[in-house]
Amino acid sequence: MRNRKWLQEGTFLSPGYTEGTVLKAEGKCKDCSRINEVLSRVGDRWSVLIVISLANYGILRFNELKRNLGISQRMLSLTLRELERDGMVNRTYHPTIPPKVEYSLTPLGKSFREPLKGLGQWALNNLPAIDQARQRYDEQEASERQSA
Amino acid sequence: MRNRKWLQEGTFLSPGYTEGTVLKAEGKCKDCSRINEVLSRVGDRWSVLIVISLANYGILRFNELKRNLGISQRMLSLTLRELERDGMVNRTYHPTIPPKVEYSLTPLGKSFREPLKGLGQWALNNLPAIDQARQRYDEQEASERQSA
DNA sequence: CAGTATCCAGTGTGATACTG
DNA sequence: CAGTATCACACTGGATACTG
Repeated sequence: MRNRKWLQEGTFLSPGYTEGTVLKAEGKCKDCSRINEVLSRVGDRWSVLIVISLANYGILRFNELKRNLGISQRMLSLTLRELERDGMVNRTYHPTIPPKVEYSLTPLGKSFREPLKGLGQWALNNLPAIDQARQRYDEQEASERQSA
Repeated sequence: MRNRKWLQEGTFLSPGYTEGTVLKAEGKCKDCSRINEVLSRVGDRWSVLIVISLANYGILRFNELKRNLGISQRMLSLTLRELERDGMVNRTYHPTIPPKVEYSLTPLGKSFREPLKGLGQWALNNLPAIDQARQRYDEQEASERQSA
């Protein structure tokens, strides 16, 4: 979700993403690009999970986060760098031996929890309804297959 | 973002997802699976875009949505089916010639707009700050490369 | 400890062509 | 019009091994 190359300015479209489609998307749905920017952040489960962890614990070291989330070193490293770049987390490097690096939320990162909470609340309230809907849908489909 | 197979019950882990990692993730971060369920919905840009479009226009036909969003037929078809299955959109088929299918939001789908709004508001307020942070970060990085 | 580099499988998504 | 089927390809993200 993160590297939506085709959304970035000046990026050439790689084969498979035709120019027409992109232009159409931006032309017709002006808010789409902005919405996509939000989604590129909130849609990335590791970003969200890291923000939540840091919000709960305050300060965490690299390997603490890793153990906490069951994330691979690679993704943790990449995601933390992005979050730091976006001004969502602080990175503090202690040049000791062995090295020690601490991560915490910036005010911006903390403010992100609010909209996240709304989403979580909605999910809590409505996931059961969704599960029911799915069950109905799947049963419907099954009976149709039978009669066919 | 949608098919998080490894989150579904009874799904066998495909190669590349070691059992250890998954268990660790679920063991240490109890909320993760729930959070991921939300993300699997909100993290899908097409789902969100479709919900927003339908919220704005009330009722839309297949090709109206297609033109509106610049989405491919394939993705529109797949996403609409998922949304219908989740009880977020109504599908009304008119067996005329040529056929006509109308899509609209269910109450559940409408209720989803609220948390979405919170997110959008946050984005509107903070994307400039993020852009600034990125610029700072990138300039910093550039100057470090120079001195090295 | 805190990363970086490399490799590779799985998944998402667009293009294209076909159907009722 | 409203899809479905098939193909191709970029990107995600885990595993593994190496470094300071």
